[in-house]
This record gives sequence, C-alpha cells and structure tokens, in this order.
Amino acid sequence: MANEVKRDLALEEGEYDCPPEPLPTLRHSASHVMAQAVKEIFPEARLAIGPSIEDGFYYDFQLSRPFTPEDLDRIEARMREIIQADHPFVRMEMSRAEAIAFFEKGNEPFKVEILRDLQVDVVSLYRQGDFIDLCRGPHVPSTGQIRAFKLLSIAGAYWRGDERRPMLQRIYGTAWHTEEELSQYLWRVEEAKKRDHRRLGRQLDLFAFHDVAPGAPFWLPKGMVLVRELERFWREVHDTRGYEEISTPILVSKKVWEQSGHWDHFRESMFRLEVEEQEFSLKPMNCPESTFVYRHRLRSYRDLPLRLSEIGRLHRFERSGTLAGLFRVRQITMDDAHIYCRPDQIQAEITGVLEIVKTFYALFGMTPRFYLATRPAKAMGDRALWDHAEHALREALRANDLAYEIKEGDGAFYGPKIDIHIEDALGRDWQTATIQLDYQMPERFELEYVDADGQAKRPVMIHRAIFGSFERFIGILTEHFAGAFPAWLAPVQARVLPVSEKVHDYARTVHGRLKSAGVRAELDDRNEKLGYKIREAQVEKVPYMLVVGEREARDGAVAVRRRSGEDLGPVPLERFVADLQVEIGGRAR
RNA sequence: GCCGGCGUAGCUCAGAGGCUAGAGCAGCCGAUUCGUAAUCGGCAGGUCGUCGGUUCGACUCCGACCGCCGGCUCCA
Repeated sequence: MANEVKRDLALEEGEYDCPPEPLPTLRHSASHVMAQAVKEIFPEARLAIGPSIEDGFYYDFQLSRPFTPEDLDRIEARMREIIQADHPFVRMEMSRAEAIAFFEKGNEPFKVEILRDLQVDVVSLYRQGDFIDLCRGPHVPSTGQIRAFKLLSIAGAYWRGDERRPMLQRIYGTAWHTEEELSQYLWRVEEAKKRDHRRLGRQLDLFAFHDVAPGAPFWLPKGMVLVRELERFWREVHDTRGYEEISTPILVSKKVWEQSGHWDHFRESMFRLEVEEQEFSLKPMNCPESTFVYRHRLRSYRDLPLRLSEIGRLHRFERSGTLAGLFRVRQITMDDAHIYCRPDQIQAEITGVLEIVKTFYALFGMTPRFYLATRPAKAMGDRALWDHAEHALREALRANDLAYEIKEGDGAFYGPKIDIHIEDALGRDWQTATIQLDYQMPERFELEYVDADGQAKRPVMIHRAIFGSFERFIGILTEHFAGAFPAWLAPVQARVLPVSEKVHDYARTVHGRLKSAGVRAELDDRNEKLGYKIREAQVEKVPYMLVVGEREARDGAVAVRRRSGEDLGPVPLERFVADLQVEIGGRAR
C-alpha cells in the first residue's frame, strides 16, 4: 500500500518535522531510533511524538508502568544495536486514509488522532529496519549516522500539552555529531549545575528555604547585602529620574481587585482570607493601590507625569509543582513603578524607562533584548485603544533605535507591553524587565487630571519593572557571576588574614580601618594556617584577601590577593583602601 | 495541580525488618604560631520529613500528608 520514495522530496518551509539542518535532523533521527528501541523492549508502549529540541530530542510514550533509570540503560543499549545495524531511513508515502488504517491496525491511537486532524491527502512515513513512524522528515540517510548520543531523563508530559489530556512519559536525550561535542555538552551541563543559585545560595550563605514557607526565601545576612545594594542602586537611579517612592498595604480588601478586574482574571491565584466577614487578599500587584495615591489629590496636567515607584512585596499563588528556588516564588518583591501621564507624554516616558533598562543591564554586563507583546485573546477594553497603545510602544522602540521582536497575543489583559529579556553568562534567556501601557486601570479607577482647558481628562498609566523581582534577579545574578559578585555587591568585600597570632593586633587595626572606610570587611583570626584561610576565602569568593604578617605590620601594608589567584604583593594600607573605595563607588565589574 | 524521583547530623553522603545509626567537612576544646587553596588530636552533634497502619519488633514495609528535585501545565 505504501509507495517507497527513493529520495527525500525537496522539502519546503512548513513541510518538515524538524529544521532541515544537520544537527536537528540527526536528533530527530535519534528520537525515531529511541522509539524503535522502546517498542522492541515494550511492545505495549504507545507512541506520541518525538521532535528534536535545543540540545537534543525527546519522545513521548504511553505505558502503564513508569520507566525507570535502568530502563533507560536498556533502551540506550538497544539503540546502539539499531545504530550498529545501520538501517537506512526510508521515506514512504500513503494516503491519509491508508495511514489511519495502518496505525489503527498497529494500535497507535495518538498517531491516528494526529492523522485525523491533518488537512492533507497524502502523508509521509519513515521506516528504519521494521519500525515505521508517521513523520515529515527529514532524516539522516541511515541509523549508523547517529554516534554521539545519551539518554538523559524521564519526565511527565501531557498529550498535546493539555492538562486535561492523558499524562505521557517523556524520555529526553541529547545527540551530537561527535563524541567531543557530546562530552562538551555534558560538561556544560555539569558547570551549569555548579552555578545553580540554589546550590550557591546555600554554599555562600545567601538565603535559605524552609518547609514552613514554600516559595519564599529567608534572606541570610550575606544575601541581604545583595538585596540592599540593589535597592540602593535602584533608588539612586529613580531618585535622580524624578520618581517618588511610595509603599502601599499588603493586605487589602477584595473590593480593590474587583474594581481593577484582577478578581475576575486571577482570583484563583490570590491568597485570600476572611476577616470580620470581609474578604481580603494579599496583594498580587501594586498597580491598583498605586491609583489610590494618584487620587489622593486633585491632579493638574502640570503634575504629570507623576512617577510613583514602589518596592512592593507581592504574593501570588503559584501551583506547588511550579516553584523553583528564587526563579519561581510565591512571595515576590517587585521593583515596581507606575507612571501617570498625558497621552502626549507616552513616548517620552517609555523612552526614559528604556534608558533606565539600558543603564541597569550594562552595569551587570548583560545585553537586553526587546519584545513587543500584543493583544491577547481575553483582553479588556476596545480595539481602537489597543491599536493606539501598541502603536505608541512601537514608536518608542523605534525612536530609541531598538531592534525588537513581536510576541503575538502575549500582552497583559489590560494593555500591550514591552518585555525585556536578558541572556546570562551561560547563554540562557530570562525575562526580567517589563514596560506595560495601560488605558484600562485609569478607566476602572476613574483617574482624572484637570487639563489646561479646565476639562477633566483621563491619564494613561505605564507599569514598569526593571529587575522584575528582587528574588528572581538575584537568582540570575548569582548564576551569571557564578557567585563571584563584583566588589560593590560582594557580601564580604575584603577579608584580613593574619599569618599568625603574633600579628593579630595589626590585623585588628587593618580590619578597623576598612570598617571605618565603609568596606564590608571581615577578620579571620582563627587559629588556622594561612593556606587554610585563603582556601576558605577563595571558596567563599571574597574579592580581596589581605594577608598580614610581620613584614606588613612593620610597613603598614597589606599583601593583596585577588580571588582570581592573582597576588598583587604588599600595598600600603591607605592605598588599598582608596583604590577599593573607587572600585566600589564606581560599581566596577 | 499532574507524572516520576527523592527526604538519614548544619552540609555532602553511607547504611539497614532485630543489640547503643556511621563517615568526611563544618562546630566546640586542646596542641601547633605557621607567608598564598585544607596542621594534628579529642569532644559533641540524630524523635532517620510528619502522621497513621502492618509487625513480637519499623529509620527500614504499606498509606496519607508536607517539602524538595526533573519535567508538563500555568505565569497579571
């Protein structure tokens, strides 16, 4: 019934199952081989889909019992046999009806479902050995082409990504052209694990999580230094840019959320409680309450733009399975601000925010990428306003000469937004900053200003965050710097290491001098050898180790060692203090 | 929330239906007074995540719950 096709058709855009480049093709083929191995070992397994993904591939199966790590070993061994046999990948074509019949006979309900949804008359299948799978290709010529691969993990995944549909078992694997690339990749994964902020957070005593507060960190003294330094910098920037800081209540009546519209959209994601027969909630956002500050006075067009900033502590009920260290928390400390302005000020205000974004990320050596997120399906407000808002954002981006991509339908329910992503030291992508234009909240809360003509007008509201949240951003920073924070952020900036007890008096003098100069300095006067103290300071990634022995005591100097291992030799104490103050004051990287 | 895995000392980990559950590091005490990544000796440290069940006996087996990890879903 099937026609074998001698050569791959010239595939066009949209006609393949994986990008027709060498590596995705290889990985896609590896997933077919994995499916074959699984079917041979577990004939009762049902096949779902198996694409190539970044760094590897997966295949989803339905099987009554869970896969175990031992199963992975067996599957991998079987795959090697299939690869050894060097079966050619053969493309075949048949009518959709024939294919449905074929997979019904093979008892593959997921394949049948895919085929029923397809709009085409003829479908392609690929065969290697006696294993046939529905697939648009392309594939490598034969299984022997797959050399460097490894199965990695087993995970659950909903059929078609829909939580109402069956939960399948997904096996993840990775595949590369050469063994070298494979081991390089595995090494990269190991390195990433070493940088994991959860691990570094524990090792460096930055923060801790406890069962009693899932999704909310306990900041330890050293981690709190990071929070404070970021706050300090953040306030400096906003103070000089005409922002006024406010703070609004955390526990508020549901009336506020009903008025803002959040109650309808996000009630289920709010922490609610009843007090004296009134329903309250922990605030999941700052914006509705910010409007109370706006309305505190009658506003004139001369008052605008009014920029109200707030480091607000929010709570959002994130489902238990989604929590992850500082990256996904239930208690979020947002570096928020709301700008109330006239329509003619929008572009200038957005421009100002974009400038802050650039300043911030340059400081950390991160390159921001900009995305415009447009009208979502369940949007509030009329179409024309949305179009106008999207246009204003586009214009601001263009005026700032910023390249951007579109995230279609990804806007907030009250307005479109510019999302800013950064790439960290490991090349991973994070969404951090966001700038959201909002005509809805002013409407809902009936905000007004008196214009030059004496008429009451409605202001526009811009929501924006630069870090996103302190929790998440500190998580990203920790991994970005692998715990070796620049001196201005480092919890301990310098540690004094006396060589022996004989110089403890001098070491105390040095330590005292550093403290009086405002340096976060520690004195390690424990009864240990120098090598031990250095090792420990090194592990803790203290930027400067100041070795003091009898020579330094005599000369009023410190022997400076950087955490890079670089030994700067003896430096007069006052010189070191002055240099360090410059480095910290300039927030040098 | 769902699928799977895990939970033993502050940390990293070993152990096991049957006598007082171990190690390294960290901590404390003592010795050593030392020059750029771990000095030596001693001491102390545990309701084996919680609750319930099976059993003569449970840290070990079973169940529920809590938390964490890998994913999926979600993310104003």
